Amino acid sequence: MAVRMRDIARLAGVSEATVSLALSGNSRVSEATRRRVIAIADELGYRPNAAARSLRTDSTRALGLVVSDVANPFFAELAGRIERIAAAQGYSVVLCNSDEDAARQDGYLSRLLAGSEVDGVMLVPAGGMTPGILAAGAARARMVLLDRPIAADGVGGVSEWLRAIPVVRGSGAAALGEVAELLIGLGHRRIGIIALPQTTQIGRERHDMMLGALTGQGLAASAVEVVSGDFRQHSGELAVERLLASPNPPTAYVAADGLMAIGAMKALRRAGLRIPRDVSLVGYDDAPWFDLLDPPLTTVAQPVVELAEAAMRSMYALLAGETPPTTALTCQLVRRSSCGPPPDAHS
Amino acid sequence: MAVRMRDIARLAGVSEATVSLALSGNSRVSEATRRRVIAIADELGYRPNAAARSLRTDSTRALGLVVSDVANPFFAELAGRIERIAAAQGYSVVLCNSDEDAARQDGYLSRLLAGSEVDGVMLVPAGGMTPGILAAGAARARMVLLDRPIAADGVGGVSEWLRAIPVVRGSGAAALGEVAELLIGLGHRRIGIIALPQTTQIGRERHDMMLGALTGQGLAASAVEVVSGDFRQHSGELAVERLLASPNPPTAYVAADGLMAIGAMKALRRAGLRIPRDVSLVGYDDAPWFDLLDPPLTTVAQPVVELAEAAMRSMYALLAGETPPTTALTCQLVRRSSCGPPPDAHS
DNA sequence: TCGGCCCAGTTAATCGATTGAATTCGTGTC
DNA sequence: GACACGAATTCAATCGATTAACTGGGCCGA
Repeated sequence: MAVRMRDIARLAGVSEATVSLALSGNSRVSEATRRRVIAIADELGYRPNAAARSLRTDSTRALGLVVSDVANPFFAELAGRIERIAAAQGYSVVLCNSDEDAARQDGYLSRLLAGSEVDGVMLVPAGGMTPGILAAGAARARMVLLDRPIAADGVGGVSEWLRAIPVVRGSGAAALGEVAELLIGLGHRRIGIIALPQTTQIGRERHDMMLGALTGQGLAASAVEVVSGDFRQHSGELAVERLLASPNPPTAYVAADGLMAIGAMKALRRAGLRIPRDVSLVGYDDAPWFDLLDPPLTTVAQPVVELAEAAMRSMYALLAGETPPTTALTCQLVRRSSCGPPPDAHS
Repeated sequence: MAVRMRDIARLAGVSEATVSLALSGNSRVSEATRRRVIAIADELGYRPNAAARSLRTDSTRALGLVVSDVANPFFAELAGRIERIAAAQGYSVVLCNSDEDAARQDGYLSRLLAGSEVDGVMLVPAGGMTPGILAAGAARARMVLLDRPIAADGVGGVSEWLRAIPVVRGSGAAALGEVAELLIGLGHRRIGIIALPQTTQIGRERHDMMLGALTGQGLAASAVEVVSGDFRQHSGELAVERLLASPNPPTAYVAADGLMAIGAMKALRRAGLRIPRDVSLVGYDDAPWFDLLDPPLTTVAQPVVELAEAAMRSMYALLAGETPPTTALTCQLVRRSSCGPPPDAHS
């Protein structure tokens, strides 16, 4: 079917070994032979058989990317950036959607790593520690965690390598501080948080950060209401409905994720509330069209390009046998017009 | 490193061949042996080595997906859907971003197919016929075209297999007819089209459809101004700027692509025009957040889920040696509020 | 009792590229 | 003239799973 090394060897009048050596630039072949071999190879349009090469060299030049959902604009952009960087180095990217489901995630990990489909995996962990991650770690798989760290609690002897897994993520502390300052400065005293699942490390962390920022500005913790969603748009809608149902609903809402922010916006609008006149809203993540929303959404933007670069840098380091550090890149608060003073301030 | 068949064989006290047979459910092994082998296999967490299996069976259980950009919401959703369907059948998806660049696309095709990295490719062609597609066809690669057909002009003897390549796409004719009816019904008499590159078959086609729909409603062809973009948001902005610069700018705009519609919206707003009061805008493709835009965007929505399903159905048929037909799924006009009467109708 | 047959399993070749060890050949040296 | 040496190339084993062809043994019928 396809062109094999044997065909080139035959045409060039040399052995397969020589062809291989020539193509790989090994100095054991003469310059003349190399040139002849290469000429024939690309005249025939030779492409090495990926499976054979992988089998022999135990390296696939492919990387796995497990995200919770590529349709989430944040992960879509991240995936695109990562693919481009990987392609530039000759790596393929195998895309996987875990749908925030730990079992599916583990299935992918096992398929990709245990079956040696890829040389390494970049994982957006769905939830905390799972058997699959544990197994991958035990097998000393090359893995970098994206966007979310995972807690090491309860897992005994593994913590050493767990700590060695590089994490690449945005750090929202500063931006979240600005959010608190902004909202409290505008006069909001009851704030609703549409949080991530509190079963995840990132969920608890972002929640604590937010709460810390608000109380740090002098707000009582009791003035903050929290409802957790699950990263999906619909859960953002539900969360807002729950918050609105409280006897004294918040006047400002902060979503911990881009899609949930969209959902929150939908629910608020459906409830007849106008943003920012009646309520204020702050989102997370950013997209080119966020400023075309009604109203343009104030949001905590993650540095996606840098995140992708850092992730690939870590991956390369891992492949080179190094132990890359964890990376946290600071997020920026993008001020648009979805925040204003609370309605009581009008009256 | 990983568990190999040999390890299972040793523990089970049988040959590797028996293990392979047992695991594949071949009837040449006794029920008792099969059970023992399977038990040991999953106790050890055995995963077949993908490279070895591919090499031997000449099938990778992986599919290539070449899109122009996953960050485009339409392709992101398509990619996600496709991945999910593929995963359910045990197929991996290798993601590639061509960036609408024919050379990059051909590079991917060659890598994926000639190197037998994948069993088949689903391609959103960037432009028309290219050497890479030609080569893939000559090598009788399994390929399905997504979203866009390619013209067969100028390519001699290849047209037979070219015609046999299944294309899975949305058909916007009916919806575009409704768009024409809507805009002309509202009173618009000067319409701007933000078209796709006219070098692509899909670009010319969508353009002709749009123009045909408008003239079919009695509009003079001279009343329609066309500026081509390149699928990207920025080109949508430029196109609108160009159209606005004309002595008598259109009162309604139709974008042939989702991202360009976003760009158009930005440019219109930047020009101080309000939608739909001053100008009307119709987009292409849809996303969950299109109705949160300011104003909610009227658009021609492609049936993404069905597109993904049809694409995978075609791929499976191809893998089974069949010759699936081309599929065209009808798009729906989603009426929201970005269209209104032209401003002259006010005065 | 012997040949044929089937069942359960094994042997060994194979897929295509890589690479350490072996080989060939020409040249230089004593 | 024998030998060592290095450069260029070839040999052959290897990666792990699959499968056609073969083997051994139990059973049946003649």
